[in-house]
Amino acid sequence: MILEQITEQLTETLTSRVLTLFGHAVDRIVLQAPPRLAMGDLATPLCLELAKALKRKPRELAEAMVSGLQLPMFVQSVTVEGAGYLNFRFDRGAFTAAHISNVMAPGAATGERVIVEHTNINPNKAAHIGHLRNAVLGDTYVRCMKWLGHRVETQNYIDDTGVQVADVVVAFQHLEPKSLAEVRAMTEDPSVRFDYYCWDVYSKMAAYYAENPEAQQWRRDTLHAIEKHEGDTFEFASTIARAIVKRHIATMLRLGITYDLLPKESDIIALHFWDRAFELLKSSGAVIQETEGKHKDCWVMKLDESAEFEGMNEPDKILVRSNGTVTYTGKDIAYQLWKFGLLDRTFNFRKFSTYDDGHILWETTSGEGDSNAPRFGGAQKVVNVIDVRQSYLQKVVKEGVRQLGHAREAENSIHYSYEMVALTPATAKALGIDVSEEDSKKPYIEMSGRKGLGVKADDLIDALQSKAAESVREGSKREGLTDADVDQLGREIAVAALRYFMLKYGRNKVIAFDFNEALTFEGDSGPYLQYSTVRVENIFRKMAERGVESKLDPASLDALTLNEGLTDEMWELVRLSAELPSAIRRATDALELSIITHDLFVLAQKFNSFYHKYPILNEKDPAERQRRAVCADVFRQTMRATLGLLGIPVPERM
RNA sequence: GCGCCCAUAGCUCAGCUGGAUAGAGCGUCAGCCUCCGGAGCUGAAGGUCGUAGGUUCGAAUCCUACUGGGCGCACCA
Repeated sequence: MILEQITEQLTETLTSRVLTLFGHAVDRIVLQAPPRLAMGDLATPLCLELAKALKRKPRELAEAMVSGLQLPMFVQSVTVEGAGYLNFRFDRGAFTAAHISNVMAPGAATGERVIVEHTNINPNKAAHIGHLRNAVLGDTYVRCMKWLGHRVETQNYIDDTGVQVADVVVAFQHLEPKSLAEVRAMTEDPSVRFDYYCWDVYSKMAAYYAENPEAQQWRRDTLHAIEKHEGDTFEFASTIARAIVKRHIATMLRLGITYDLLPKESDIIALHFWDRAFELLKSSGAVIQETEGKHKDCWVMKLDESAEFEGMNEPDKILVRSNGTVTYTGKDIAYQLWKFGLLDRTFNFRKFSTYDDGHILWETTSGEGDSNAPRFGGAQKVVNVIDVRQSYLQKVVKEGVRQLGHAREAENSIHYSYEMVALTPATAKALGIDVSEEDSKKPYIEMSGRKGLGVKADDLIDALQSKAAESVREGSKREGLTDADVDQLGREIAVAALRYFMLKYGRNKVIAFDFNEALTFEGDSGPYLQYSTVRVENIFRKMAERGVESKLDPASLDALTLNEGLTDEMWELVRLSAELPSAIRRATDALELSIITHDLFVLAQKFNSFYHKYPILNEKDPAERQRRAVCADVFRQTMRATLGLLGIPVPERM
């Protein structure tokens, strides 16, 4: 916050000075921390850029800029260094005193309504680690956006009438027949892990289709029956979908991931969202019916003239099949329009469940709604967290919104794309999966629900949890810990390890999943951040226990005292802490949350180094102890707040 | 074939809109617990930033071509 203010003021000052001195207008000024602390706290290569335009030597320009330059508050000095950089140094004490009461202060409310859609797992099988990447990215993004002051609504779309659910229905009706009552009993039996059970059922069904292609008629009939509510097929599908969605919600809750609303595809159909969207698309000419060629009788969106789709063999996208049924993309356009409040109708809502903290999870319904439901939808910005492989579909959705004349909403339709989580051949073999000779040469193997190939989310969390609990038991400081405490710690550490693992890679990197890497609690990991935080909390706890004066009340902070003795190591903790808010802004703008984990890791490293070098509890000089304690406190506050944004809990001890 | 993405230390990755001497983690080697908790700290070794051109005062970063790998290009989602 304070750093952002300084940067803003310096930008203004420098811009106007360049204008008055040289009559030159600059449109942006790069101000960043120089590579080494000795070079100062902020620097700009401004004069190097100016040199060319003004045909003068950079250092000469720099000298002219510097003399008599009015410096903002907290900036103590400016020097010319290197080839002509302007380097600014802060008043460390004053900055620290101002920062400590302002660490990670949340942004003011912006009033902007943002819908974030994430998770979106087909409700026909257990969640796997690829789904975890999606949910962790989405949830962390939501937490950051809320911190920045936006009003965020989290939606988890349920495709309860799609092919994948239909295939499980087909399996229960044909492959290993079970009555609706039997299936329902299974979903209510706590000893059955229904999502795991369906994982196998689904892959068996897929294998059966491969062997018996004629069986695909079952799928078509089932899809039709679901859509038309014929017999008990719709009941079958919704029973299965509902039971599995509950499992997914429970799995994600283990990681602290929650939702506000579950929009269901069946309701989009029942409430005729598509029919309305279709009318709009037809009347605007965005879709037309082909009368010849291979798309004869289909309604398609013509995209061959759009620059976005240039060069594609077959850019046109079919929204309505020749048999009159709607594709997923068609429904998705209708859903997207609703999210922006551009469809002249809405869902009804009812409670799905209530989280322990009282937060209500709502679902859509085409039946009677709850009049107490909040108003969902109608956002200014919509962010869809979806795998990069669906980029084309997301572009079509965006284009559909644009062709209906909603240019601004199209621009604010953001596809938060990320690469898949794949398995290394070694991991796949370790899971007992048959790996073909060809596949074992690849760097990684794509997971496939169809083939039943993947690591289930709950299995990974279980493995992390038991490994973490084991480490706690082996730890030296576990006296007085009950079994319940150990379990609790194991859970918290597992969450940290997993969420950090999913966030630390850039979103365009394929994660080739490796158990050893995911299970690491050392070095660049979530537990390292937790451990560092537990350490700093311990210091303050012990100070309180032993009655050591820590003098942290703002009134007693003396900027000069601080300034005199703040070493580079101490100052670096403060400055890195002050840089985090802008890092979070950059991270959300670029949809690159790894920036946050990286910066936080660097900060924790600095702290651990500081920790070993500067004891606090045993420091006899009160002024020196206070300086150290202030820096430790800055770190403590930063970690508490930022780990919260990452969804990583801070344990009592480890 | 067309489009998107990836290529940086032995391995896994950072490197923010082009800026100062390219950095971490893991692994390897050498050290550090009578001292706030060793899931930690200190140090060492380890690099032609895939290749070749180009733009620029300045390129891992931007442009072009190429090489290797991945993913898309359904009347599936």
